[in-house]
Amino acid sequence: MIRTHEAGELRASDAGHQVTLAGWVARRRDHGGVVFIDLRDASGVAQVVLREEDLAHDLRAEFCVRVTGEVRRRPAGNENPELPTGDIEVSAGEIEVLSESAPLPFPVEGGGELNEDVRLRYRYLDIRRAEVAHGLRVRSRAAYLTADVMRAHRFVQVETPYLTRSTPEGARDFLVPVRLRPGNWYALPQSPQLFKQLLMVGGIERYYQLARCFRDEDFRADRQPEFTQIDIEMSFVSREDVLELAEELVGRLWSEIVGYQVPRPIPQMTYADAMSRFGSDKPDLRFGCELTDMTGYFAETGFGVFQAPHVGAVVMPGGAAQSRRELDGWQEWARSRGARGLAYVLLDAEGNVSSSGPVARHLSEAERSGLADAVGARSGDCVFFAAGTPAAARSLLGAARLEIGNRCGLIDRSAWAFTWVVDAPMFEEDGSGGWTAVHHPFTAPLPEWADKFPDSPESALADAYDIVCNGNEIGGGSIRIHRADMQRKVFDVIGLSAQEATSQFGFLLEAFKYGPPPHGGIAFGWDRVMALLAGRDTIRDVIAFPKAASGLDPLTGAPTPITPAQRREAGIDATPTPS
RNA sequence: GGUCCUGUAGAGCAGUUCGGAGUGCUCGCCACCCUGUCAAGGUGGAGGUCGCGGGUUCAAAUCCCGUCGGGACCGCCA
Repeated sequence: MIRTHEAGELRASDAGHQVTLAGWVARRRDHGGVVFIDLRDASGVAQVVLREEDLAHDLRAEFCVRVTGEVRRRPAGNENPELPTGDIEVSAGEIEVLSESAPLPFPVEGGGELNEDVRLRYRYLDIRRAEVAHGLRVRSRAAYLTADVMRAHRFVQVETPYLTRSTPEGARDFLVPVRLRPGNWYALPQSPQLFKQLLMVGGIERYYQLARCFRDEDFRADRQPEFTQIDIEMSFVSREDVLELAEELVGRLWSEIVGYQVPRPIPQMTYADAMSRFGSDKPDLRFGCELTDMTGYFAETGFGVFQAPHVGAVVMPGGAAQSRRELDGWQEWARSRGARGLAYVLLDAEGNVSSSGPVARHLSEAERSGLADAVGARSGDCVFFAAGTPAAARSLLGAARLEIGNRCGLIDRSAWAFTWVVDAPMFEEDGSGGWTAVHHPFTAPLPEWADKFPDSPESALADAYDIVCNGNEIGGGSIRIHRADMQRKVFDVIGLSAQEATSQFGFLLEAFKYGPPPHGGIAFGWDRVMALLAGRDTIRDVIAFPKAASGLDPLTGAPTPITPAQRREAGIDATPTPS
């Protein structure tokens, strides 16, 4: 090593020692006769003092330097209690510039908001900044912790292929041309789902992997075209076994990284409860404001808008004080989400329904007088309503609830609220009279639905579970189907013929002929978990080299066009020869 | 595929509503001064295709149309 010590580890006990440090010039404070340099390396920062001006004169921010000198206690009164190394400084005898830095495109020190594209274009400088550096270190610690937990339970870590077969369901695949088979294409895996089930057939019994997944879909703040899952699959287990392992992992991560003891067991609610109480399959339980079902209350109403299959309500505490402009803003907000609007009534100081607003005058006296009690609202509150199909109304109110939580400051930003959401439907309507799998077609029904799901697919429930933290789905999984007859029935429900099933999933069905064990598993959205643990709003801050929201990488310029020669060689335009 | 926000000096912003000389702020950069700072301080200076193209106008950062980049959301993401 070209250094003897790391800057962030020096303490008063090192005083008197001659040390050599190597790192970057974080800050320079030039007083003429005396110059202070904050020398930063991966371990932290230490102050270097120079009295010979020529040593320091040409140093600039982010120069990479080596410093040799003596560690000394700072003069009395000059200690800096803000810094771990604040009791000492290094009196430089020699400074060597290992490499110079051009003027910076943005400040490395000092934090502050920056545009994403300039951060990504100079990602290596962004990584020097404390926020991203912290995020990457959190991520690394979490990976080690996960390995600890999984190894303690004798899980086998297996790497599955990145070059695999395109499957028609789910997200769009990223495709890779194959030079040796012109016109044929690999797909990058959307997840290792099928491979991990094959590993169970293979008798591995306990599998886990930090798996990179690829989906060619549009972006969100919490989505990247390539992302990471902690992928887990276990044989001979029931749902409870999977949940227990997942809770141990989550408990370990939260306790060791943010010092929070996750209460266990993590509470469970059914999907049906989550939708009716919170209007979401990933409820944020850091605050209340639960939805109220008002369908019965308005069963006889004369108000046309409320003559709907479902009427729901959510209360905005203190919302009656909103200006007309703000209330109109909610209508705009609702329309931007595809709703026709968001009906509301205001409660006056006496707790009575105010006659102002476009809805109140359509309600009968009886409807108005009992309303506050029916929705649990108090004087000064605003009550929002949505009417329509249960799904649409609840979805709108669920989104309104989150908006209320944010606008009214009801969310405790330091809180952690975990829940399992279990028993999701197996199927949903596909919009053209048929059914499609909510999760994936290998998800087993709950035991009580094992025989009857084909007869009432609209209400059949799956043995599936999602883990939710602060309104984020951080993981999900299910017990899988392991019997060919049941799998056949699921394919029947979703309209997949034997021929289609064979052509799409034939290799899995073939494998399941050879004594497949009962099995189930879970996968965590690792990037989102890391963002939560690192306290960041976007997963881009916990990914070393993320793509911008356009899918482009401002650092490398990828993706790029290819040359005609590359195009020919890759066989992109070739017609596949029948095999 | 759709909606919204945004683009002004190396960085972060104000100026755009209601057109009038690139007008300004903070940081950074360059030079000089300065012996105890830790966001050091002081003096002076440099730095601009107001994203790009077109239009309206005597006159456009500002208004209109188009386009590109960044961000958020809806759809999508088994």
